[in-house]
Amino acid sequence: MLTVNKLAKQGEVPTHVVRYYVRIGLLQPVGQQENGYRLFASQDVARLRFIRMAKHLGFTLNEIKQIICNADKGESPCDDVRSIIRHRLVENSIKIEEMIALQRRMEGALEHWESIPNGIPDGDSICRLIESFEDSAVQ
Amino acid sequence: MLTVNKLAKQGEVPTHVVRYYVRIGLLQPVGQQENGYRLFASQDVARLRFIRMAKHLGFTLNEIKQIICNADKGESPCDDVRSIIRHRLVENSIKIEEMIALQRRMEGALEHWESIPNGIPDGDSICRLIESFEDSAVQ
DNA sequence: ACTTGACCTGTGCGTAACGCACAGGTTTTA
DNA sequence: TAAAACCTGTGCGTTACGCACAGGTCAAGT
Repeated sequence: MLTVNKLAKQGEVPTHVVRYYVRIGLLQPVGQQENGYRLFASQDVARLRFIRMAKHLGFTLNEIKQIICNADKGESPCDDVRSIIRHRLVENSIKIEEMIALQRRMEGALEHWESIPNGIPDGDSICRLIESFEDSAVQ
Repeated sequence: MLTVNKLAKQGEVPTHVVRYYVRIGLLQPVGQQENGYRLFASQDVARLRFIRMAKHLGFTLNEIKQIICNADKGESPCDDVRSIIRHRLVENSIKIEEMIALQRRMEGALEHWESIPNGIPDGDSICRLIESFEDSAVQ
């Protein structure tokens, strides 16, 4: 029987993460002390480690919850696991491309801005630096 | 004078984005119709376009709010603008590296999993595919 | 025995930038 | 005049926590 603090230490996560996982039903205490403190089974340490591993591989907490639920019902989650990662791989590469494009825009902006002096805003303009990208950069 | 719908169309954003910007104080209606519908000044179209531009360059809505506030007070936001982007550039490149590392982990996992058959969960194990990364992949 | 201080507890709210559902109001069409 | 299409503001949900709060617990010191 472990308290939140002990479970968190053995699972190598901060305590508020354990509490959050309880809140979303990813961990379930097996009982309570008289003072209301939650108590966990020692196999929840393995569960917590499993969660960390899956997160590290790109699974969301919701997906991890589904995987654990299926496992608890005796169903093999392996096919789902494979297909989730295949999807995530595609999503992720799109996001990476977007972020690289953003990176290029920011670099271009900084370079471009070296030739522009600071301006004082007037009624027409908010910030000339940003507005100077009107034509070139949007969409 | 523009309603939410008209402003959204002219600014080329969905209506719920306009409403959200009102909610966080990034846009302020100049008044209301008798029925409670918000009314905006026509220069809010330019403001909305400015917001889109700044977002496209990597500014958060909070930063944009600060920039606009300073501009309204007549202060030049240019120095802040430059330094925000310099920071964002560093943050972003770190995130990109992390996502590339995740990408590699996912690719490695899929490849590795081709040699592993589906397993049925038992008491000891939740999903052998994920658990097979225990030693190699965490941290 | 008592008090101080450090540590721990659960709960509730905040984050970023929307997306969506709801119940109702308005405008257009038939 | 009625029905259908469209629009309105508000409130809640999203992800994965971080932080603040008011109070409970435990070891050390006196």
